[in-house]
Amino acid sequence: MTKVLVVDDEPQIVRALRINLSARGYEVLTAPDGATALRLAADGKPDVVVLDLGLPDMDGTDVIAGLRGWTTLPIIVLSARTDSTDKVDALDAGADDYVTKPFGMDELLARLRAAVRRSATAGPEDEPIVKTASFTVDLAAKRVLKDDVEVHLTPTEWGLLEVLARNAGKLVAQKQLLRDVWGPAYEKETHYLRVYLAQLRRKLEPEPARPRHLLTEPGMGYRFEP
Amino acid sequence: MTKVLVVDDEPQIVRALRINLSARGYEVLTAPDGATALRLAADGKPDVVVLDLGLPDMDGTDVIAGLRGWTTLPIIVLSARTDSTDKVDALDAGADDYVTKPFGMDELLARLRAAVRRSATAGPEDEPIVKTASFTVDLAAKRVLKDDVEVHLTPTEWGLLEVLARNAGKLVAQKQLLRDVWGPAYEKETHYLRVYLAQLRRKLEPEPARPRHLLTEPGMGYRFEP
DNA sequence: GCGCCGCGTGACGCCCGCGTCACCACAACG
DNA sequence: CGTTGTGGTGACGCGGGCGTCACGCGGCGC
Repeated sequence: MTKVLVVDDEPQIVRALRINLSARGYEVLTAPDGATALRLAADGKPDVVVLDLGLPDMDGTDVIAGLRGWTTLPIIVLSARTDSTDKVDALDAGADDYVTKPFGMDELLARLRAAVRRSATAGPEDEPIVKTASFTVDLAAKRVLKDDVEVHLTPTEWGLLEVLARNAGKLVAQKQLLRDVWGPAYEKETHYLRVYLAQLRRKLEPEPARPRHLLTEPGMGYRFEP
Repeated sequence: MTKVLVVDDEPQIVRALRINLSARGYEVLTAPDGATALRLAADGKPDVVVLDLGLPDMDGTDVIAGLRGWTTLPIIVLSARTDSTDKVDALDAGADDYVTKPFGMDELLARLRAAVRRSATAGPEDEPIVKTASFTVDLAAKRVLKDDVEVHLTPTEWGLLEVLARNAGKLVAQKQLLRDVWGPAYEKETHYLRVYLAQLRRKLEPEPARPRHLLTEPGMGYRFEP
């Protein structure tokens, strides 16, 4: 999920953005001033920042500079100032885009999408690979290798393994697995899990009868152990 | 030196931009229509495109889509239309920024600097040539060689192969292929994929019946294996 | 005007992934 | 010892996804 940090001291703006963004599946962090913004940007690891220039505690360009000191994540500036020197200053300070208030929500969302898309294709992608002693799961390529040979998985098998691998080491409840792989209407079909876990073990575990990586937690769920 | 491609059919705009840009050390290419723009973008290797939406020969979003088919270079849209749906359409088509006419020259220059700065930090792009044991795909030249002879591909075939080759080794979902090649409205037409994958295999695979490089992952998508 | 080529569509057979069922293992409990 | 509930395994039928061929249409060039 894309995480957006909204920095603004006007509650109604924050509220409007929070509603619109979370309705579209974004995760929203908010900060009412520059200091909080800088702290949250470091802690919360947002994917993009929406920044109002008129903050109570510090100048907007200083916030931009503070961010640009250590990250290149996209910054969209929001401002009531239509003066072109303000725009130039903000953009040259390192902002990616500049939207003047009052702004159209759909335009802002489109610019947000553009900024996120850009940074997604630009940035070096992380290494989504989970390894165990006997097999390797490549989340990005949707591929599983066992002894350097590709193991063919069906869509359902892969969906199941993917959820477990993305939560490696953690216990995943049966309900969550069923919801993520089959859909919310199948939360009670625990039998599916037994069948497909068995198939995964047969394909991946060295001793399917004594699983070492795809573990059952009786009555609770399953755990992927790297 | 940074190279800017200016696409506009109004001579006075082109002239104003040329003067201002070259005075600031930019190299300037110009195109009066969409077709010329697409050709120049491929030939001239500009670092950034400034694109007027009101072109005589084709729709602006089609120009954006034509560029985005093979490159991620920054596109700044220039338009007299202030309607927010125009902005949203252009940005979602792949534009990086949207400036409404009349515009302040210094603001445009600042947005230009921001776009260039961003793409500079994005890092050098990788090798646009993908090789397999039996054929070679040159993404930049849009050519395919098999046994050192060029294989003629239709536009649709090429579009399909291009998406797969750019994600070499990774599984590409059917939806994504359909969206990238035919458009978002065709996400369900999986039959297209079967037909055109068969054609690609017939032209490129040594044994079309036993594909080694254009692999099907049943129910999930396709994978290009170098 | 004619022919060619690229594109989308329809029909058809094959096969495999899916869900279901029956059965067994095992542990907990009275 | 029987009952109950949870988990694992093998077998099986069905539907849908896949590949393939053939055809009609429209555009473009000769």
